[in-house]
Amino acid sequence: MAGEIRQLDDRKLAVLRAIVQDYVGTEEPVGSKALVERHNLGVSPATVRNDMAALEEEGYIHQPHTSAGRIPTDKGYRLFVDKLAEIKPMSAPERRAIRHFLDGAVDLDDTVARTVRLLAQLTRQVAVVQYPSLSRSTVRHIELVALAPTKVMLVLITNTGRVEQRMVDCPGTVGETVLADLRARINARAAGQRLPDVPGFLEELPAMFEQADRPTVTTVLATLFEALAEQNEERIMLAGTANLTRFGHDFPLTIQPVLEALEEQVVLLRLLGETADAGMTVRIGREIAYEGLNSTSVVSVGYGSGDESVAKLGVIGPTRMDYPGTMGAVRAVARYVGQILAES
Amino acid sequence: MAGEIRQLDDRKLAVLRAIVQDYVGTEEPVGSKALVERHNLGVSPATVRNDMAALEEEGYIHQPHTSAGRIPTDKGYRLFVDKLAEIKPMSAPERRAIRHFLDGAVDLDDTVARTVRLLAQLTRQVAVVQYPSLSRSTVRHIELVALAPTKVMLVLITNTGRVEQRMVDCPGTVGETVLADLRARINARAAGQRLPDVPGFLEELPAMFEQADRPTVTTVLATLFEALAEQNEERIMLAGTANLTRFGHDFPLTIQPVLEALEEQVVLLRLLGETADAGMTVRIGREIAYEGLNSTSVVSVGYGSGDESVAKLGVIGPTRMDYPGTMGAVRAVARYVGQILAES
DNA sequence: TTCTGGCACTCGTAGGTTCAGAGTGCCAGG
DNA sequence: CCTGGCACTCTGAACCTACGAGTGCCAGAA
Repeated sequence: MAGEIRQLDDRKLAVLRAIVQDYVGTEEPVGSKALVERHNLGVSPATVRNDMAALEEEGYIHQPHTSAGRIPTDKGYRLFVDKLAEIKPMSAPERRAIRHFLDGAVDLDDTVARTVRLLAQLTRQVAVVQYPSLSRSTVRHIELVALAPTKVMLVLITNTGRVEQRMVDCPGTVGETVLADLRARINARAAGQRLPDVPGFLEELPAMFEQADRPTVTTVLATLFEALAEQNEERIMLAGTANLTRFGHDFPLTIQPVLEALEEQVVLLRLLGETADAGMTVRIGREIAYEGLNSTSVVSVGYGSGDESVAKLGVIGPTRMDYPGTMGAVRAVARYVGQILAES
Repeated sequence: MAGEIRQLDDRKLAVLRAIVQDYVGTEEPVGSKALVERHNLGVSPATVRNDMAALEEEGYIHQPHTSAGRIPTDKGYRLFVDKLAEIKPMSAPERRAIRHFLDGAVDLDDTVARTVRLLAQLTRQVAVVQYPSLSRSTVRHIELVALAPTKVMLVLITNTGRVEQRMVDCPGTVGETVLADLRARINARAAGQRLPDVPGFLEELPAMFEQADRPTVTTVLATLFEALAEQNEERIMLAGTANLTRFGHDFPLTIQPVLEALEEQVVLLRLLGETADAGMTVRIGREIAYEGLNSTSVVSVGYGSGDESVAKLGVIGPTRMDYPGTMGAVRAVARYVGQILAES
């Protein structure tokens, strides 16, 4: 890869950068003459044409037809993102607006809802936000409530404000004292622990109860472990699908597979799941495993209440998107959500 | 209105019906000749043409251009739905499939999710399902959990399986015995009551506690009342947006306002809210108050765990939709969801 | 009175043709 | 190594034409 890039001198890279910028702006293939006019490259169109030929040779740009302008390829965008572009920071007023908008949230649902709408609006693309995941969260409190003689409701509250609840059908009648005892012992051991670690701390619990109560205890614990492990319950919120209409000219074809993909939570979860734990992840066109999204790009990043990322959020747009601006918006929003979560 | 209809004899109505059916099938303006061929009306094209002229005069159909076929107007669809069409019952295998699909649900979220997906798939349109609303539900249980000396978590469980939770910041330290007492008294009075009626049963509660505990009691009750009254918390689930691509030929124009409308929960809630309490509601084109949905039709119906409707569900599609089939699917799905809710 | 066959007419669409302009590749000279 | 010039290519817009589906109307039949 270093070899390939060495073959491209600075001017060629500048040409590629200019092509990407222009194409993102105009959505039309960009020719040598227009390039020289808009960016002061200090060389003639003919020179630029030579550079373009080289860039095409290397697979960074591509011509829809002979004698039309050039369009960046996925590989071209990749190079642009990796080497030629800088994340564009949000302006102070924008940052203030983000902060202000997110501050109004009243609970976790609201926070996520606001985040996803904000992100869609800022980027004018489709925004996706994953709820703070259970596996990265810690236990704030576990509650057991007797609803009927043999029915117990189990409520799990995490440090991110998420609440999961399960019904437990017990094998026999459950005494209130046993329940209180169990509740106290569970919380004493589990509070503050990360969810996946909790079962380890509760192993010896059944042994601490009377023989008669053990079936109940193990049943409750089984349900709890199930809730702790439940990865399927990962939830996602979506906004900005209306922005899909700005996607391309050849309509139903481009947009339909994307809409279908967006309906599949599984796909979205996997998409976000592939985000690197630290730093921003940008996947471009064919780099995306899911076929329906092959003509889109995904910009995603983790966010969390502390330093650690507890969930991911991101944006899905056409490969021809304003990468620096989108990345700036995604990063800024992720930061502020993190702060909000840490405060609450 | 009766007067207008009287002017249309049976054959004219048959012609209108045929036009609607053909247009829904082909999506293309339908002419007199094709009509006579496909439906055996027993008259010649010329006669049909005369009838069509009359129907157009009355505003039931309309010509895109001179010398193209006819297209039903909103008014035409309205007459079709009201007088000319019958709800098409689902076939036995279809009913079995619905039943089977919905039976697999594990909780309320899952039930709603399955319902909306099923509806979208059956009708090949956009489906909308409202969560069982709080105001129509009854209290199953109310739980109070001390999380910290001055922090109490309040959990409200309804008969429809819905769980709402709130944090309460109390003015002073809350004793465990007081909390247990309060919990017991609240449940004794509220269990089984409809949510809006609950405050009435709890009025004299503060007076039953020691002077010192009253601020805590009133604070908790205030939060509870708030949760009970929360109409904003109406939630909605959506599916089948990919079906929008089958809407019309002139693409971004038709689809964009619809996508925008679908993102506005408020719009959707109002849309469903306007559904009649009993029976199916069909709104066609301009009959819909919201501008972005002016070229769509909405078929909606209430569903509930007993005889009573606790929420609404429906389908949004192009005015040119298969009304009998859509209405049949919507009705069937609503019935089965109702049964599922009643069982759980 | 109501339906029918015939006929002239309208008009949108599909297909073909032309033309201008944008863009290219290449080459010879600075 | 860059540049201006030049011949070439090809798309897209504009225009035209012919076709055919569909209509409205009218005179005659039932």
